[in-house]
Amino acid sequence: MLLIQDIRENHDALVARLAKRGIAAAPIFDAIIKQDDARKAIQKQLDDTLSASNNMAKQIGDLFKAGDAQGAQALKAKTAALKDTTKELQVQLQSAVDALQALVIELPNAPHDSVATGKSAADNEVVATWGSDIPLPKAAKPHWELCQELGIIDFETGVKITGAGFPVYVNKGARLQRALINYFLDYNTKAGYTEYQPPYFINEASGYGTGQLPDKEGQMYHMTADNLFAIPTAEVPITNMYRDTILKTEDLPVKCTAHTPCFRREAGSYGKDVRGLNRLHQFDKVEIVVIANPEESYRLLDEMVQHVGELLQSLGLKHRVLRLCGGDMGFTSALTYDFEVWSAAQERWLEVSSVSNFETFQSNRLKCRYRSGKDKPQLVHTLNGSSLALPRVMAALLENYQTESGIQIPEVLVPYTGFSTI
RNA sequence: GGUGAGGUGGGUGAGUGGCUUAAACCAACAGUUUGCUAAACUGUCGUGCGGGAAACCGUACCGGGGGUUCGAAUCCCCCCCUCACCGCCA
Repeated sequence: MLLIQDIRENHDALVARLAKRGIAAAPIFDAIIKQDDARKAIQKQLDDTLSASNNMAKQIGDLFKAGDAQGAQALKAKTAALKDTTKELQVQLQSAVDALQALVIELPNAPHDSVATGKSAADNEVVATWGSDIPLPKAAKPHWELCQELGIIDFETGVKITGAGFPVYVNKGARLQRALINYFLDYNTKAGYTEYQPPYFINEASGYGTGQLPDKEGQMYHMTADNLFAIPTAEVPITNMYRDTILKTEDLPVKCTAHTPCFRREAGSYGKDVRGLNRLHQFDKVEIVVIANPEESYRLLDEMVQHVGELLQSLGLKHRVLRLCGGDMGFTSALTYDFEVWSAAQERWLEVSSVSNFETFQSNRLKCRYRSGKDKPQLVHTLNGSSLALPRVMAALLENYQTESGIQIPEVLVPYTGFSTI
């Protein structure tokens, strides 16, 4: 959520930033400021009324103690009017707050200065490319065919026991996935990220904290018997560890990494996008989350981008880095870099990581703050990224490293897999 | 799942309707004292919202949500969580 204080103080700059998403924010800002003024006026009236009530209650108490029951009773009679006013003002305040909230919640995060104006993926900027095409055998196949022939991922059995989008990894497929997870986690912890194994289900409060609720409820699997939600990404439990928290400046930056399965209903997806490993209801991901002092959040974002890029390079995968344009960025992000690996046999780019700075957009809702010395608490900046999403990395590895004599495993993984070909 | 006991500031913990603007202690921070350390003493020591140039003032918050009352940390109802014992269980 954008900060109302920011909307008041940096009105024009924010309007310019939001224009990159194609949003004309000025009239919305005006409405917000007007509504906030109304809210303040009601708040003031309510506080004054409560103050009068409190004083009167105190006087009644004093009269009783002094033995003046009659005076107390007389004063009591006067409290009814104040009570009515209080009740009415409380209702008014609540609806003013709700109306304000409804306006603010509609606004996405304001894009960073470096973000290009644009409407869709076509306007994203390629900021880096790495690697070259690996010569493929004549009869190169997409990964779903390779998986079936080699017997390493069984989509049909997944359908039988659960449904589409829940593959079963078998044998060397399972082992390769486990190897990748361990390799990614080791790589992250070596870079100073603390490893976590968070819960895979979250409660409602956590859903609100990271913004899945109330709007994107339909994207998550919901266990109604216990009112818990299956996590769509490790970002949710990890970031929520810091909900309602005041950190010390010296605690920052907080750097976390976690491997979790991710559960997504993906309602409405169809076609070639969902073929094979491209889009699943359950998949594994290793995530990195950073909680930063606002002064250094963009330096840390660069660091994370560097980190993920080197991870892909160590696997020898051809990839490119995109700076997303205003229109293609997620609702909560101020600046996002996407990493896409080249899927040789499908001849398309597959997103394997998305690294973002949310500035205070998430922390405002999470109430995650930091305090330097005796200053008032300030909101932190939150950042996160994948390092990496497993299925698409797996797809790229299988497709790019297929040879006449099987799939060649990149050298860095061999200590983890225990085999060098599939 | 059953029964019982609990949930109060960064921590320990008092507080059964008004004398609580939540005691006291510990921790923390600042200062005084000191050759250094330690100790002692003094002071500061929550968060949100609103008002104010500021000092400061008002208001809300004692697990969460309702209710009773002129007045609730305190009484009532619902929910959540923790602990103990029992049951079940990898």
